[in-house]
Amino acid sequence: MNVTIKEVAKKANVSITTVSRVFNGNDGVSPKTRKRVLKVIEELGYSPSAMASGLKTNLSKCIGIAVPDALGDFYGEIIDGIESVTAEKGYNVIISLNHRIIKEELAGVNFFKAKKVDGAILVTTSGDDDYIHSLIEGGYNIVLLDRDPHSLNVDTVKIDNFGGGYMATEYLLNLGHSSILVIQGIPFIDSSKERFNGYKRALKNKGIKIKSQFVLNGNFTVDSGYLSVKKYLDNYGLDFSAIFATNDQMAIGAIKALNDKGISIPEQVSIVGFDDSYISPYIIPPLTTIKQRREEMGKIAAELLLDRIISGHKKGRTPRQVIIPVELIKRESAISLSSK
Amino acid sequence: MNVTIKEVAKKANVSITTVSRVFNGNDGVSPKTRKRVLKVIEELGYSPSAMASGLKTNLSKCIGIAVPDALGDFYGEIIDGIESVTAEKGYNVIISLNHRIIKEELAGVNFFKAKKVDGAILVTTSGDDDYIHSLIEGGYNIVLLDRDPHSLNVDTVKIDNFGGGYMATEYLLNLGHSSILVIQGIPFIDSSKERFNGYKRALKNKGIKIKSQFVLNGNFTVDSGYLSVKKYLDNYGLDFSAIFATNDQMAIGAIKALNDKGISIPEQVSIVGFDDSYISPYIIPPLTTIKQRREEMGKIAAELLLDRIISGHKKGRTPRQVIIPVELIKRESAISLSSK
DNA sequence: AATATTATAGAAAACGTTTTCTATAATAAG
DNA sequence: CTTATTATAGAAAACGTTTTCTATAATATT
Repeated sequence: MNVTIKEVAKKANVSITTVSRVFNGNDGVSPKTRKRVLKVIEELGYSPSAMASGLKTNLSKCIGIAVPDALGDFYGEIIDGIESVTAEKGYNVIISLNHRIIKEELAGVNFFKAKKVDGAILVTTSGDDDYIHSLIEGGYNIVLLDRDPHSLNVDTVKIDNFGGGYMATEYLLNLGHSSILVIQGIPFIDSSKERFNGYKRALKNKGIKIKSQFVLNGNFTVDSGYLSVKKYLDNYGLDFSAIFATNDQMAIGAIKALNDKGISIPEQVSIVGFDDSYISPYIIPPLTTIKQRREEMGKIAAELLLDRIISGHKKGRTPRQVIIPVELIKRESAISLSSK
Repeated sequence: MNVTIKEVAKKANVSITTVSRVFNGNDGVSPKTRKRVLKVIEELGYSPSAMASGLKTNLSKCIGIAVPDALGDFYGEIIDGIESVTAEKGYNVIISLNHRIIKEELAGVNFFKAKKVDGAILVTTSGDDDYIHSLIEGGYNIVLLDRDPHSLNVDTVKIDNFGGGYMATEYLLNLGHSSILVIQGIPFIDSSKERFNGYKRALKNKGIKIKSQFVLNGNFTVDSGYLSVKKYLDNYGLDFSAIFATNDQMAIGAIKALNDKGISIPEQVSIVGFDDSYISPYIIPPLTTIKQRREEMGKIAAELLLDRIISGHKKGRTPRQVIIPVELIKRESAISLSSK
């Protein structure tokens, strides 16, 4: 069904070698022949079988991306970023859900050993260090996204979670707030931990002691933000004037919980989120938050990975770690305490 | 670097034929030998090169999915659904952004002609009929998602957009509303058109004439919902009591616009959306909306596609069209007109 | 006991490329 | 004018599988 290199060769009256050379832009063929072959390629709509060439070159021209089970808008943007750079270099991206590639050995096999991908971008939690370590040892090209490399000898791109947490908290502090609730995400995810650390540091720098009851446990879902604040309110009442939610979704949940109790935002409670999700300008009140550039993250990760793939993975090359800066987006959900 | 079938054969003292037979569960090998080979496969961690076997079988064990440029949470769920069924059958999914596969011929070539995918799920607008037609003619396995097949001879899975639009409007009507604004999505996208048609039909069935100024033009973004309602309010003031937004994002934008003018929801204006996005229970007030099961959509699409691939695409087989029912989720953003 | 059948296994071809190695023709150098 | 060099091109091997075809051993049938 598909046209092969042989048919092109035949029609152009050359050997398949020549066709291959023409298609790949290699030299050893005269301008005249090249032109003729090019014409036939065009006419027949030839394009080489990725499998056949991959078999020879040992390159699939695909990279993998493994993302956590629940795809949110969060990952969509990352994938967007990745795809934009890979497409340019003729690479495709195969997507796999984390639990398949990490948890079940089977899929990891499918991914790497079957040579379906030349490398992969992993968005995993820090619990998967052993698996990743073995992948690196195996010579597979890996870049980690949105998590700490720990002691792993691997390229990483992440955003400045600590800085963002610090920035958010400092902003509330400068607004005059000192009783600031924090809603943590999933505690064993690095980004969550680091945002929380930013919070702690900011308080510490102002000489404010961290009240342990002020740290609520969420899991990055809207619902967890809602539930944790509701519970806090039930237990302690309104003994705080601000909330730092470690993502926007939980911030939205928190707003709902406050609203349910008739507490007005930002008049009675200021709130700042993290992520700058597409919805945050439109919630009521518009959410002050830390903006992270997810598409950029994807782009950079893809660039690091392709660089490693194309340059031939010199194992042991010193790992690169890029941290993407974040930005405070001031909207209306946080105001000065004195203006209450 | 990777272990090949040869090494397995050598270590197990059999021919590569036998190894192949064992791995693929074909007969022609005694239980004893099978066991021994299996053991070696395990020890060496062998898994066949997808490229080599694909070259022979002419199957890549990958399917493609082409989605519109901006990935939202919407597509994440679809991909989730697709992946859950493909993974089970040993297929991977390659993702491509629409403009690459459709608009630039180059990427389409990469996708299909290079034999990187055995079939694809296309989430496209209805403007791409010609391209899709040529793909079908070329014998490629295709299923269309979330759009009308028109005259195309192709499998399709979509949700009941018309029914949903009807349901939403009827609900508002039964609540006593008769002046109902509608916010359209991108007009040349089938799902938008159909939801709007549902609206029209519901009004017509009640004998209510459609006021042309009541139909606002959005483009499915939050911002377009916000802007169109804001503009309407500026021009005509509050001469309606309800809004049907053809997706949740525009509903959220609409709520913001109303809120900005001090109009309270649902007391002064009832509103119903479409999608049941994860955020809708948490916006204020919680959004009444039409729920569509996107993951289900992805699952079914994948099943249709794999069925076609595995059964060997008998070209010309009658196309199947599955329509997934929707459901009205009653929350707090729409109330009876009399309870005003 | 001879023959037909079946179970088990391997040899070799094939899939569509890339690449190395060789051969010829054209040009440059002496 | 011969010889060295370079440009151009093809033949053939190789990549790692699957599959067809053939061969032998084991068992069943007469």
